[in-house]
Amino acid sequence: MTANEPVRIGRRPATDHDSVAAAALDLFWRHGFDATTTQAIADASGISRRTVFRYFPSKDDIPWGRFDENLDHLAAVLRATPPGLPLHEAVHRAVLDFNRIDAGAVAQHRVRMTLILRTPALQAHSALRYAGWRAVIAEYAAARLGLPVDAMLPRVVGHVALALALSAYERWLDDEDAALADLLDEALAGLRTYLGDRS
Amino acid sequence: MTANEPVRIGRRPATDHDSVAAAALDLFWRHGFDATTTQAIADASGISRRTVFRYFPSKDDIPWGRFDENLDHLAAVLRATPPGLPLHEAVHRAVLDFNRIDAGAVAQHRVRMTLILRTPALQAHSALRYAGWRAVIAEYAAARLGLPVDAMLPRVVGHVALALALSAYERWLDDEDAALADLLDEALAGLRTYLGDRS
DNA sequence: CAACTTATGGCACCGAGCGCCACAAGGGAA
DNA sequence: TTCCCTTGTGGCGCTCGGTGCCATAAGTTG
Repeated sequence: MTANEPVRIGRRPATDHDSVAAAALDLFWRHGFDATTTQAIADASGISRRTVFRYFPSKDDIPWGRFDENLDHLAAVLRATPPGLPLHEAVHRAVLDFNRIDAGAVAQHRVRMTLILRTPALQAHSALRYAGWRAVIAEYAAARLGLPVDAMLPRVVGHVALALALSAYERWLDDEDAALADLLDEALAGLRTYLGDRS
Repeated sequence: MTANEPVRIGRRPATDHDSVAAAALDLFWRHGFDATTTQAIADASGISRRTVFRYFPSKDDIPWGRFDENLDHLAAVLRATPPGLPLHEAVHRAVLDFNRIDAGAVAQHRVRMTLILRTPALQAHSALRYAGWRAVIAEYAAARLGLPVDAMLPRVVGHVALALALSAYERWLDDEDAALADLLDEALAGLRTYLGDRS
């Protein structure tokens, strides 16, 4: 098919999204996010500072990779869930699927998430990305429940799913050996014991 | 006692924290957060731009008021909770207390929270403030459970408490007539039905 | 009046981000 | 080949948030 060469008219890009991201992540990791200027990223990528901002809308967005495309995948997974499954279980399975990492990419993902969750500037920016993630969950929940997306329950489902995922990720960063999927299960189990607790 | 005049040495401040915040919020509300420059805030407050940054560490912090002091209050409320109360109920009561608003201040609080929750820049920045709020909850939960603060359960308790509070606030902004306390109750009830759901 | 303290203002500077425009580098049609 | 069209890049200048530094204003105490 060679569908990847649809004609190619005009000047070819000097590099690509992933290459710039890789160079930037390397700098972030070695020198810190704040200490890395966009000029340094440009130099490391062999492009100009101006062009860096054509690949990424902001410096904060660089560590997020192809998050938006992953959201489409999350939505697809949810749609493909057997409707007989209880809502909370459908959501939990989708979250597990969304956060499944190839064995070879674990180390890189750990670097990425350490930056995102422990760098204040990125921690702040992530709130905007999480909103999109929650919206996908909330829309599915709303459809399942026959409610508007802005009703209480779909909102709670979205927020709580995120709460559990973030709890699991924080534990994951603390513990070199833990598996993310186990921690996601553990977070949900923890919530159940918390609410059923009589102590 | 006249304890408010402990001696007062040196030049008197030209204004105060609350006055600057009030002037800034007015500008934010009328022209939008992004369209309001720190210079405009300085002009409206009768001080220089440089001095604005002595009252607030950043423009993003202005709408938050005296949040840190409120956190101390939240911690105190939690400590004062009868230990016989189930953990989830203690947390829920503390959250209710934390978000109790004087009848006269409701309109202003609505403005403040609308800005915070619907302005992207502030939505991002709020993640940093929420972290402090969650930490207070998590520390209390950890103490009650005899676990380290970074264990799974305290983290989940903090994150889930925030998830419910944010769900309630979003509904509150959508609904002019709703009472925040009722929405907080509703959020918690929603979570219970979600997890116990068999549909 | 002098000494000390606290708050302010102004200035220079840095870095992120954007608008604008010239130009580079490719393809296709004449 | 030559001209046109398209896409990508580089550079310039500007705005705005934020900070360090220092002079100075405005108080109190002696």
